[in-house]
Amino acid sequence: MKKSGLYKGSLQTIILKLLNDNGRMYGYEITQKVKQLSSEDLEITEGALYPTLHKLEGLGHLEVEMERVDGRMRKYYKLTESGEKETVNKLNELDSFLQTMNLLLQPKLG
Amino acid sequence: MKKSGLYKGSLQTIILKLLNDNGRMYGYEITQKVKQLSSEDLEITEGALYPTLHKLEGLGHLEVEMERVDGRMRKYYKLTESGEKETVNKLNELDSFLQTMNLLLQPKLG
DNA sequence: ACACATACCTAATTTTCTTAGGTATTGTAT
DNA sequence: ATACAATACCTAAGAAAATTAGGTATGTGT
Repeated sequence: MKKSGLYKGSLQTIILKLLNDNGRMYGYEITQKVKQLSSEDLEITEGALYPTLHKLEGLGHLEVEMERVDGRMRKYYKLTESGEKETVNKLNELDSFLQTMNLLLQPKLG
Repeated sequence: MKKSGLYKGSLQTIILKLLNDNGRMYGYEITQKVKQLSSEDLEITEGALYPTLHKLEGLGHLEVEMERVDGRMRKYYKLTESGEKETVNKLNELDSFLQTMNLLLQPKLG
């Protein structure tokens, strides 16, 4: 994703949340959306994105629809029911992570 | 550390911040402090901790002092000058990570 | 003709963590 | 006395998740 190192482990959460918000997206679209939403700060690499999409699909969290648009193939992904549950789980985990990091880094912050 | 996966990449930041706040700590003390500060939520494993301490030392960010206390050896670590700079860097990276995650997960949050 | 954006993909390597051990001393309960 | 927990250090094998560095192919602009 990006050099900061702290984005590790957050890719699944980001993907699930984007699909939850936008209903249906294809891989390349996700990379662009992340770039745009983060003000060019975060660029997820395709080497990380595609294997993660395949993994989430393998886990039954995503459904695929192939579609030909302007002569190019797109693989649209959307959340399954278990994917929606997983999204909630991941967002809760993120929330709990943020709280814990706050506890740890609060003393003498700065 | 913990199953959520989001802690990946944050261990160095946590260690540096604790040393920054407490001046001098030894490995086992760090594990206990993290446990205590996080209300037993986060337990960093020794298999992750010690290699990370050795790495930070190798990078010149930490200094070591051996000390015998109650018949047991302790390796006290403290920040070097470059370690203090690195602490600032890591905390800035974390801050920027949090901001980016906010941008990404804000839309339709819930 | 050439470069760039779109759109998908994988394989090798690296980083970081977990799991599962190992050594040794001290404190506590039976 | 013996055993077990806590203290205190450590490493090695493997897994997970990313980076790096490629590959294929079509469409668009110059």
